[in-house]
Amino acid sequence: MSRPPASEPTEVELQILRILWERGPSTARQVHEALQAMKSTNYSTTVKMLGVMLEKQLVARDDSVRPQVFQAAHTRPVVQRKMLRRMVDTVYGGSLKALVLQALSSKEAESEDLTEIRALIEDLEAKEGNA
Amino acid sequence: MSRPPASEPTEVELQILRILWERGPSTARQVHEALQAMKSTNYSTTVKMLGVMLEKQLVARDDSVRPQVFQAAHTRPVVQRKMLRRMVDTVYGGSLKALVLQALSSKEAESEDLTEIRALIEDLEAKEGNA
DNA sequence: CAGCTTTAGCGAAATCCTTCGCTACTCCCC
DNA sequence: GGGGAGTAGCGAAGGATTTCGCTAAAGCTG
Repeated sequence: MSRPPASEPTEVELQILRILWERGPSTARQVHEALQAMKSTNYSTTVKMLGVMLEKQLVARDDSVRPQVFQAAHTRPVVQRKMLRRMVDTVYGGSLKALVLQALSSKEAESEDLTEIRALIEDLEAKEGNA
Repeated sequence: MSRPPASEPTEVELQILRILWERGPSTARQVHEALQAMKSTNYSTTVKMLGVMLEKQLVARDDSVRPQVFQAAHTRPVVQRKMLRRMVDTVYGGSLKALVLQALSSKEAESEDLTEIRALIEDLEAKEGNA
């Protein structure tokens, strides 16, 4: 039977999506080889996963070429946003601000990053102000 | 057999942790009642979950009182940070900045939030500058 | 086109998460 | 101390995810 379409990607699914986002459209073999860098599973497993992901519509498949070529069904930002929202809801009680504040106050916020973020905020505030 | 200690909390585990963070130390019964607000599962299930979470050391149990009292093993910020880090690694390729920039550019970033965030950045930059 | 390599896919096993039924234990009240 | 109510826990079922073996199909090479 088929699966709930477009549910949240699971762990392994996310690993595969990252590969597809980075490499672009790829054959099962190529995905599998990239996957080896992270884990050592069988080629069969990769193929099966791609099949499952196709059912879930997490990836699309081009059958007009041989071997078949897979690509992510949604762009990285789209998936990121969806997962971020979920994180905000389940872990930060729905407060995006809480998440950002915590992210910024963690050690790894570099000063160049901060500058860039501040610039973005000024941009956004400017827009808000004119609205 | 025992379970991998202190792995990431799963969905239901997170719901329970949220209850414990909000209510403070609680009996199984109290956790169960709070849980009912979100889902309707059996009391047995709640008890079992607390047992599993104890094995995973996600919660601690005080056996010196009757009924036993559970509390979260780690504070909310600690768990949040861990999950955020994981999210950054698996979804944002390790770039905290990428996550924050995306969070800020999503619609729900309110202007008051922005002000507050900007204040934090100025704080941080001040500290960096003196280092 | 025969045979070898690569690719595609199915079905089942292994693992994890979530659920609950059933049993035993503790507590309290009469 | 006996009996009912609430509490604790085990073991197993059900569902989802991840794994792979085995088979079949497609493509390549001589």
